[in-house]
This record gives sequence, structure tokens and C-alpha cells, in this order.
Amino acid sequence: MRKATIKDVAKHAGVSTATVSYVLNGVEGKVSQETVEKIYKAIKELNYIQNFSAVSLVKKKSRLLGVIIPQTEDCKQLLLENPFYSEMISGIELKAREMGYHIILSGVDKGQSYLDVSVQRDLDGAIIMGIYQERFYEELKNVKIPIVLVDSYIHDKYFYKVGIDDEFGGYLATRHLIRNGHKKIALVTGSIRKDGVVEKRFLGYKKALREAGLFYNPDDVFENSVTYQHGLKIGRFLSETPRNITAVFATADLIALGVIRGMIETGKRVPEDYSVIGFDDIPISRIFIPSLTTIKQDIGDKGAKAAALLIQAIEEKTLSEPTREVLLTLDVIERQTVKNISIKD
Amino acid sequence: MRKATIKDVAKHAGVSTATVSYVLNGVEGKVSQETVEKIYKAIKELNYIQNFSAVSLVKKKSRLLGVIIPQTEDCKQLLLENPFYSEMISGIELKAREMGYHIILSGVDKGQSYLDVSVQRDLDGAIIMGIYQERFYEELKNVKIPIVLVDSYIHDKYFYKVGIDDEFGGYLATRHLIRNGHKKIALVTGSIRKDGVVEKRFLGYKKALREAGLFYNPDDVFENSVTYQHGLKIGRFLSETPRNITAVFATADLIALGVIRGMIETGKRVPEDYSVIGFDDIPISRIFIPSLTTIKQDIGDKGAKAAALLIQAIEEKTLSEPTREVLLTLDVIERQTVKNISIKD
DNA sequence: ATGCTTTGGTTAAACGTTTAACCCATAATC
DNA sequence: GATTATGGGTTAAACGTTTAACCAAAGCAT
Repeated sequence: MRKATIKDVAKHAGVSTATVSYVLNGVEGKVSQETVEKIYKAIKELNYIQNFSAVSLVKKKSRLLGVIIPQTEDCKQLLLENPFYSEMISGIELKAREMGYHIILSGVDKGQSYLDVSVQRDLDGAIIMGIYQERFYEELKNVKIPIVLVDSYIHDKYFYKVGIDDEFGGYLATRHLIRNGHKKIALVTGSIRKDGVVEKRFLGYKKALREAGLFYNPDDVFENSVTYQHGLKIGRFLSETPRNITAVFATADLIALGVIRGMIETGKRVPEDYSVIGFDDIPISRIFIPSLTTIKQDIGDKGAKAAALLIQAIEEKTLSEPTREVLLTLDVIERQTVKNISIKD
Repeated sequence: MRKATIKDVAKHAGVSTATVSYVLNGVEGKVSQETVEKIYKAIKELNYIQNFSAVSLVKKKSRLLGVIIPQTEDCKQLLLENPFYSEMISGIELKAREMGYHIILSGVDKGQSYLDVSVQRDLDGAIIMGIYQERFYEELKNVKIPIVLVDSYIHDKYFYKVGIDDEFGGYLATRHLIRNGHKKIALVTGSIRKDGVVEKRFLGYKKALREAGLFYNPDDVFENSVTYQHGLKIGRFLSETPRNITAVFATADLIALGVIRGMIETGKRVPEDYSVIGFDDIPISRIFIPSLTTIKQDIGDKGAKAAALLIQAIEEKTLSEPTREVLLTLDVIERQTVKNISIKD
């Protein structure tokens, strides 16, 4: 039993395909109520389902959104292992589906450019997570579809953006530590790339120090990758080589967790010996023992906002309009890893 | 500057579109080496990119795979929050892309059936994670595309399957506890649905007990949801209401982590007071303090295998052939949460 | 009666491919 | 020398939609 096409529906209802198409697309004033009902009846009876490939072909719209996420260094995995990304995607998918879109999830190879995919598939828009080489963004622009960048500080009015005020976040975290009496605070972080979120958080860190009249010492920053492993290494290092550091600000929860584990393994206690604050509030942070004090951003909401922004851009064809940017709020979530050391007891 | 179509390429190379199509599709013996080169040159010069919508329309193949994952109860999130799923998806996406496919990721609403999506989009196949109501599977079959079920024990030869030997896994976990001297072992688990993985793990648990001549007590199983919260509740309960239980087998790492936290919060120690073993080996389990002893399955590989199986089914049109099923191996990973209590010290 | 608008349609081209069927040299076979 | 393959193409229909352009009948004002 072949799948029913619009032609079958038309024949069955005794009208032309154009008429059917008009009701499918909800065109006003082209078809009488009576005919509309006949057509719906035919659709039901024939089990008709619209073919999107054909629609895309003529409309040049696919109701498909590209979502691209970074791969790990070795290209063996998507960075989905980072719960941060999964939560975002969850938010994106739900919102997209609610608005009648589907998402194509993809990593991006060094060689093959994403351009191909988006053009091939008539993607209506794309959400890009993470940061890439400049060449990549240029390619993206050539596709001429709306694009929203998540957590990127690329200065280009072409792109829509959603993110948080990372500098403020870094400031908030550091200030929280300072307010708890800490004066010598290490920064453990992923690579501080230009225009990345980490750079901004770093700026916030320095700003908080300055504001509190504290000395910024480059030796206190440990820059490497956004991984548990990096945190682990630094955690051990810190607890084994005596310095007068009392707290650490890790620019990602994953790193913070590593730091804590490193310290505990080498016989220190958190927060008694060291206070630690993270960033992101990924689900594990609540679960971890001790549970992590951190800067919370509503990641799922961020995804939903990104999807909504993108779809709005697509549907209003506001491509040339000034870029809009949405920023989400931030909160410090106090849990168990920060101790107030100004209160003597 | 309009996007180049196959017609432009044909004209530019001085041949018919058919010829171009033949080289695009690598058809043997239809076009001379010389012409092939001319065509490639034209493609390059015009920056031609094939339009998949048109291809799908005529070929009725989209090189698109559906990947569907469960939503949370409240439908507010995809179950992506469970790292288990993200890792699988990562495996699927990578393998699919390697083989020239893209994936459409989607949750599934109660109301709208997935059938629509797959038909509308000419999906070539789908991977289904989690288990659903029976009606859903019937619908799925009607789409008449190859489908692989992950971690499901649905008895229907129509479907391809990938999974693990869950019964053996449950057995392995329980036996590990028994070998470490435990005689009274609680089972903390998500809902034991018929044909679900949990049911099998439960069977393995009972089998190990029986084999060791231990008494199976229904009061020792705590069934609810695959969540951290459930574990937490039971962890507290167990440590606060004296019974002679010395170990718990949690059928998912997430649950195990909750159990541990619940116990620690109420003043007990793991593994000194209670041993705990989990299942899955999600990334957090290594990070957690104490790090979790668990049954490891290679989740990413599972995703890759599922994708490979599906694509093979698609390309060989072996739809009617007997279902093939792939099972992955299991290992017990000894870490810090199981203590041998038969050695007195 | 005439012309204009509105309502409810239809016709047919277009979207960008693929592919079956056809065609024509030239080479091989008997 | 007639026949048959074969290599290297071309033509045109088809895939399932949308949509601009057209049309007929009815309603209405003049």
C-alpha cells in the first residue's frame, strides 16, 4: 500500500491538489468551509502525511535546525560527555519541537566543513556551541541562514548570540570567596582563548581582586583544559606544594570537582583546608560529596532561549536587522565547599 | 548569487544533467575519464553542493537517522540529563557521520506520534532508546523502515536490537558483593517493567543469591525510578532503620550515587558500614568520592554499534532477514565502594 | 444592463534531482 | 559485410509539493 500523496487526497476529495495544498498551509479565503471538511476527511481516511522533502524543495525551508557541538581533541567523542552540553541540547530540542522544528545534531570535523551539511539539507538556521577557528565563522556566514552562537564573544553583528555575563560571573565567584575571608585565591581554568567565555571569567576574577585591594599574581592561575583531569592535577599540586592559598575558583564545575578530589586524595579537606567554588552548576555538583558551591546558570533555559531566538529570526526574516543578544541571569549557589575563614572559632 | 544547481554544472561542463548525476552517484561505465574531470572542475568552480531534499524526493532515501530518547515524566526535559544517554548519542552521531548520515534527535510526545516525523522526513531508519507503550512499537512497525531498539527486550523479530546481557550484569554485580562476604544485599532500582533492562538485572540478582544459597527477601528490594533522588531516599532509609543489610546493588550508577550520599548524610560510611555497587559506569562514577565500584558497559561503543547495525540494515535492504542482535560485553570495575567483610581485621 | 469585486476554486510551471529508455559511433565477432 | 556489443552519452518523465496566474459565478452598486 503506497503512501498517500497530495494527489490521492485531492482525487478522493474531488478537488485539485492546489486546493489541498491551500488547506494544508492554512491559506485564508481560498477555500470554503465545506471543502475544508471534505479534505480533512480525505486526509484522515487515506492516512495522508505530508512529505517534507518535497516541501523543502519548493519552499527552500526545511523546518530543520542544525545544532553543532565541539568534539573532543582526539575526535573520538562529541563533547556531550560534558553534562553542560547535554542539558543545553535538551532545552533546544524541546523548544524546537514545540515550535514545529526538528534538530540535526552534529559534531564538526576538521576537514569537511559544516557548510556542506547546512546547504545540502536546506537547514533553516543553526545553533553553534563552543568556539572554533575564525575560518569556520566565515564559512558559516556564507550560508546565509540565521545563526545563533552560544557562549561566544565573536564580534560580528551577523550572528545572534545567547550567553551569560561571564565577566560578572567570574566576578561573582571571586567576590563570594573574598567575602568569606579569602585573600589568596587560585584560578584553575581551561584555556583562556580570545573571545571565549573563559577569558571573561578571568577578567571578572581580576576585577574582584582589584576591587578588594588584593594583589593579582599570575602564578596563581593554572590554565589548561576544561577537564576533570586538569582539576585533579592542580588539586594535588596545590595541596602538596605549600603556598598560602586558601581558596580556588575553578571556571567550570568539572574542573572544580577534579580539584577537590585531588586535594582529598592528598590528605586535605574541603572546605576545612581549602574552599572551592565552581561555575555552571551541572547536575553532578549537587550530588557530589561535598556538594559544590558554584555559579548557577540555567542551562536548559539557555538552550530554549537559543532555539526561540533562532526560530524568531528565521520566521521574521529579520536577517539584516541588528543582531539581538540574550543574556541569562546568574546566581551563586552556596553549598558545602566554601568556608568562611574570617570567623575564628 | 543563486546557489548552483546540477543544471548549472551541466551547462558549464557542456554535458547533460544526467551525465553530471551519474558522476555524482559514481555510476560505473557511463562516463569517460575526460568528462569526469571536466565535471569535477565545473563543480569546483561553481561551488556546487548537492541538494538533499531533491535527492530524497526521488530516491526516497534521506541519509537521515532518527534517534529518539525518553522524556522526563513532566515532559520538561529530555532524559539527556542522564549521562548514559548523552554518551550513547555521541557514539551514534560519530559513527553515523562517518558513514555519511546525519541524525535527527527527538524526544517523543504522548500525543503526536513519532510516525509522522519519520514519514515526513523520509527517515531511513531509527534508533529507539528506552521503552515505551506497546502502541508505540506497533506504529513504528508501520513506517516500514529498519529500527534498532537499544536496551529493550521487546519480543518482535521485526526490530534490530543492541544491548547487553542485563541478567548477567545483575548476576555479576551481586556475585561480586557475595564474593566480598556480603550475605544480606538490598536491591535499589528503577521500575521493574516487563521487558525492560531492569527486570533482567533483577533476575540476575536473584540468580546470584540462589546460587550462593542465600535467601531472597522481597523486602530487600526498593523499586522506584532511575534517579538520584530515589537513591538518596533509600540510602537514608537504610542507614536509619536498622536491618542487617551490609551491601546494596543499585541498578544504575545514578541511583548508587544517591544511596551513598544518603548514607553519608546520615552518618554512615561507605564502604566501611555499607558496600555499594552500581551499574553502567557513567563518567561521574569515577569522579565521585568515594569512586564507585560498578558494572561497566562501553556506552559510546554501544551507540556506535547501534548506528552501524542500523545503517547496515538500511543499505542491504535486509529488512525481511532474521533480526540480528548485538550484545556488548560487561566488566566489573572495582573502585572504592565495596569492602571485603569476610576478612576480619 | 454594465462593470467591479469577492469567493472559491483550477491549471500548470517550478523546485533540483535521478534514472529508464533511447541513441549513435566505433569496435569486435562471425 | 552484416550483425552485435560496448562505451559514452542524451532526453524526458517522475518524485510530491507550492504558488502565481487565471477563471467563472455570484453579488453588488450604479
